[in-house]
Amino acid sequence: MAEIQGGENLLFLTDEQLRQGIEAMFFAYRGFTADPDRILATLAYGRAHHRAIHFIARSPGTTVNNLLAILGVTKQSLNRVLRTLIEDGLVISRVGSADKRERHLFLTEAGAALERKLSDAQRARMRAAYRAAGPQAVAGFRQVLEAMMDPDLRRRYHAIREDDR
Amino acid sequence: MAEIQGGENLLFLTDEQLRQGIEAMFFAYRGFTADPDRILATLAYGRAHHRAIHFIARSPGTTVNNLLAILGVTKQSLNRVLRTLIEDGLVISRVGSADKRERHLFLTEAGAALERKLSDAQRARMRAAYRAAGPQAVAGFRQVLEAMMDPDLRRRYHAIREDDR
DNA sequence: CTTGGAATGTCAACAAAGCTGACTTAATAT
DNA sequence: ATATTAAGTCAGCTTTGTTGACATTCCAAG
Repeated sequence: MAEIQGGENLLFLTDEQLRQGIEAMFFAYRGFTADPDRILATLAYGRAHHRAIHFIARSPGTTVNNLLAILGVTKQSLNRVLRTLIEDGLVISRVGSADKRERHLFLTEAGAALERKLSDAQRARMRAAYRAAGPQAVAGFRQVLEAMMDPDLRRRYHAIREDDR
Repeated sequence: MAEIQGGENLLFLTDEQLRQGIEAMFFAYRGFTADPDRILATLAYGRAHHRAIHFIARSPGTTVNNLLAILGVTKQSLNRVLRTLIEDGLVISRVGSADKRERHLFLTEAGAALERKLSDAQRARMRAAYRAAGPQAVAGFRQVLEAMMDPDLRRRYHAIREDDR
């Protein structure tokens, strides 16, 4: 047993195994973004728009500041994206009732429709991958991904669902 | 048994589970690139340089065309990156002996040193994540990532190691 | 042996999406 | 009152991707 712990069972930590994991992440992320990217390209939007739409859909009424922290970009960068989405009628920005400095972000019907379209495409690939790999593999997949996150982002990752209150 | 297959065991395919997987990919990828990005920023290089260096290190003597297919960018985009790496003495481009149209790419000592530095940082995070999650989780992680790739890239992903001949 | 096509490289122009820095406005908190 | 915070804006810059056009070199097929 001590043999297994210290011996061959740590083969998954060899440099070669780690390199393969790195490359797998690289190639898989390409697949991960490929389907939404194709849809976005037809609409003159990019990945940045997708991310904003995704997290607004996920946490309706979220503030700009919260979104900034989740996305990890500057407010100037996010603002450019939000401005086009608001102009195009996909997102609404409402002044906060408690704190009127804050803007709360929501998807319009059109925004929600696009979100569904993008999400459907991305989930279809995830579903196929999950189905092909099976429940146990999926559990492992999630565990490793979580362990790869920066602690701060891991907290935010968990907080997204708890925030729905 | 039929119950399990069609019932609760497919909970890993609910939209909510899939969404969580999507978000996990997003946050984990940020962690995945964070450490090399910090190093690259101090050197006036970017992720594009890292990718080129990585795959040249992985398959020394690879051709520009092969690299293009792996990286999935235009030759103009790759060329700009390669040009700076060659100018800076990190990469050598050698005219092919069999086919003199082809250029074979190699890292210089300095290039290999930078590759090691970037790779060490990235592998340290992977190693920590792998260790935290355990061998079984890692196997699942790899399975799901593979299933997410486009078939073409999946072939290239496998071919990288077989190409070392 | 010529010619067509492939591989490579280069020039120019452009776009998406990030960045910094400086500044305003409004509202809250101290 | 004053300081701080949330949001937005303007300007300018960088990286990394894109098209399109074109030159060079070289292999291979007719």
